[in-house]
Amino acid sequence: MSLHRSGPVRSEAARRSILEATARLFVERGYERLTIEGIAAEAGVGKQTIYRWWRAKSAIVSECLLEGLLLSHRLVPPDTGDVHRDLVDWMGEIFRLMAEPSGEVLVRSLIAAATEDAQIGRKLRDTLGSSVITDRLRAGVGSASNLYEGAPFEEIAEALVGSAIVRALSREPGDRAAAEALVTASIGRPAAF
Amino acid sequence: MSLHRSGPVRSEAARRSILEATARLFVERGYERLTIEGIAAEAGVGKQTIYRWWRAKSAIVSECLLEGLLLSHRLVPPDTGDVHRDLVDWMGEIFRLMAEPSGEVLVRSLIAAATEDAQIGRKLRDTLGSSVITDRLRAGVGSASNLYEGAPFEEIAEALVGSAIVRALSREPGDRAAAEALVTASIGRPAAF
Amino acid sequence: MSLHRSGPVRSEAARRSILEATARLFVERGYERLTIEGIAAEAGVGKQTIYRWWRAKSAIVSECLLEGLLLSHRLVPPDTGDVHRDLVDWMGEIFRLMAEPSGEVLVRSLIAAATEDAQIGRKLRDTLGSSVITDRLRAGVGSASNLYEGAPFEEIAEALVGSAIVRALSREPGDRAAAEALVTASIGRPAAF
Amino acid sequence: MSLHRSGPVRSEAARRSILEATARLFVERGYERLTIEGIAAEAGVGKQTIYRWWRAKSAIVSECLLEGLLLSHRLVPPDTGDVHRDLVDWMGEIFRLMAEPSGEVLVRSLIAAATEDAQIGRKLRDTLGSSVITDRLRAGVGSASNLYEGAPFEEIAEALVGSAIVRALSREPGDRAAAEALVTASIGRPAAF
DNA sequence: TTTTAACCGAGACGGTACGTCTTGTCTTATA
DNA sequence: TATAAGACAAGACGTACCGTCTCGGTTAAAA
Repeated sequence: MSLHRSGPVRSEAARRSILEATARLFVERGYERLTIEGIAAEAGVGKQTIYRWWRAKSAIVSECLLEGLLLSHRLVPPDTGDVHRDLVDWMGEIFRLMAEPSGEVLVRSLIAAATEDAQIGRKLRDTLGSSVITDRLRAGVGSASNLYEGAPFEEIAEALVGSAIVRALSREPGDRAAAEALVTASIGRPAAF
Repeated sequence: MSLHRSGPVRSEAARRSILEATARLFVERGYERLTIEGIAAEAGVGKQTIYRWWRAKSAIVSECLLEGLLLSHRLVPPDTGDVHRDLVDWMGEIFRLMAEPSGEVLVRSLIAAATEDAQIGRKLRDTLGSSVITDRLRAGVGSASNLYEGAPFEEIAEALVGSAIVRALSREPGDRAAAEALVTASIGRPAAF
Repeated sequence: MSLHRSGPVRSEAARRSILEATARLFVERGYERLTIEGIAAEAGVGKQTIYRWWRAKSAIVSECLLEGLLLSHRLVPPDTGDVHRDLVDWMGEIFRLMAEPSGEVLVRSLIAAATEDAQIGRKLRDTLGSSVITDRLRAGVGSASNLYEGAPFEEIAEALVGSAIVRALSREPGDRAAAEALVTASIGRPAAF
Repeated sequence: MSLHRSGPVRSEAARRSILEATARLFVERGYERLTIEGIAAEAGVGKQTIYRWWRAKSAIVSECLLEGLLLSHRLVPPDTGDVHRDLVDWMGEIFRLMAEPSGEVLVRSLIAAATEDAQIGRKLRDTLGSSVITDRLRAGVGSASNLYEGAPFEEIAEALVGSAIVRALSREPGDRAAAEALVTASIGRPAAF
């Protein structure tokens, strides 16, 4: 007598195939023009296999994001010890991504997906920002006028991510100077040496 | 000899009817479940009349926004002379809107619409933020640590709007304390008395 | 290893429902005002189910005709042994059908359908005429001046059906006397007694 | 006091232009794909000008037919004195027309138009057949077994036209042999010399 | 000569139907 | 019992025409 139900178990191959197909089509066509049927065809999978395991296309995208299939992890800020410079480099990198057509579609599509699925919204906020940035900010206390003990680190991180999103939505991606200005607006001017 | 082409002229009645129907359905159902057919039916108008004048549903929503049919103008910050308090009140108002189910759908839907139409993105940024806020910030120079002469006012305003959008996407609308923290993160601490 | 493809099989219920709905609407409204959408609605079926199996509305009508859903089988000539009288009775019956408004619409609509689909044309010719009539003509050799051994039986049958169609198109259905004249024109005068 | 109304009179230029455009499009695309909008555009005319003078597209086609813009008058049987041969030549000519793709579309389209407009049906019957043929038949009394004094000349002509129409509908246009057989079926065998 | 009514072209309007696409569910045969 | 395949009811898409109505401009008979 067994505690296991009978029959085959979820196919990992199908799952991977679906996630990879989704990532491919998402990047290629954007979220709006991504369809369940298209994913099924691209993945060589029956539609039911998708519906069995995910409640909506946003959930598949969410899982892609979780698996790192959509946003590369190069979006982590560098750590040179100079917080202001690191953040400017990091925002600059984000703006550079958004300046390429494919990156622009990707980010915009992620925002679209986020409007349907809070988890994507949170993941987007966290991936682009939050925890990593918060730690860096905390470590930089004293190095800029707004980075004092007990400063609203979370909110500062949020404001930076938010700025990037607003730029994505208004299609004005910004450049290094904009990154500079935004970071200065967020953490204040660097402390004099 | 005339500068006018002959033939009937665009029906203002149909235009208004379409915009009003769109606003009604948008608030009621959100952007995703808003359909051209639904708008046509609600407005008592042929579909072709819509396609003749707008290239996509996002364009209709954009025009609604422009005509003030979607975001009430109560989202303008008060002016008590105390910039910090005014901004906190204003962000608090936005968070209050986003805490109601209908307001949450509205804002999220506007973001979804913005992912398809840059003009909506810009209008959203400007309506929620930019010019009005920028002016207020400029007037408040000296009243908070980040509001010095030549500070990046635009970027500060952008960061505030961006924060609200991030909150909308992650479904963590925030309360008065969050508003307080965000404003403090953006414009720094109020000047000492 | 199997010769069968997987997946569900064509729904016979849907097929019947579509054909019956088509027959009903065809008789009621005529071919021109018969629409795919109307058929789908009447049959309680999705439009795609129709388009999956038929290339045009004429093909559905054709299949209705094949299944005997449109022309009752009372249009078979009687067999009393007297070919001339039998043919007159049969043409009279056709004219009687065409004299009723609903029959008139039916026949005219079948002709309209035939202009779009050769198969309907052939079926119409055969159902109204050909094989059955040809046999009867062949059996009547010697009983009329044109019914000799090796006479063009096919062409005679065709001429009779053609006459009926011309009458339908010119809305002059004819009566028993016309039937008499036509039959006489086709097979010649009855043999003298 | 006058019986004449004021204002300009019907534009003959517009009328001709419409009829010619109709004839051109009818031949080119067939009756089904002929549209009022297409005619208006082709004729360089407002739609209202069409609707002012004709109740339906079938009426325009009918008028084209009347003006000889659709069926050339070469479809008149020759007159060599030998009725049987003349009729065979004439039917052969009709079959030859129907064997060309454009002629096939034309005839089939005329039948389609006739299903909507009795006048077209009658005109078709008369143009292809009736009066001219009837006269010829009457003149041929004695030259074939069915052409006796008081024979159903009208019905014979009708049967010939009907045969051609049946052939058009079943897309089996026939050749000279078929013409021979049909004529023989209709008027009987030529009298022995 | 002025008026005036009907003509003309253009084309916007409220509609209907088209044929296609996608959704989410259901069914079948296979593994 | 999970899978690939795919039929199904539903319904939105964007397009094509329908027949009506509304413009500004033109024309010819009536006043």
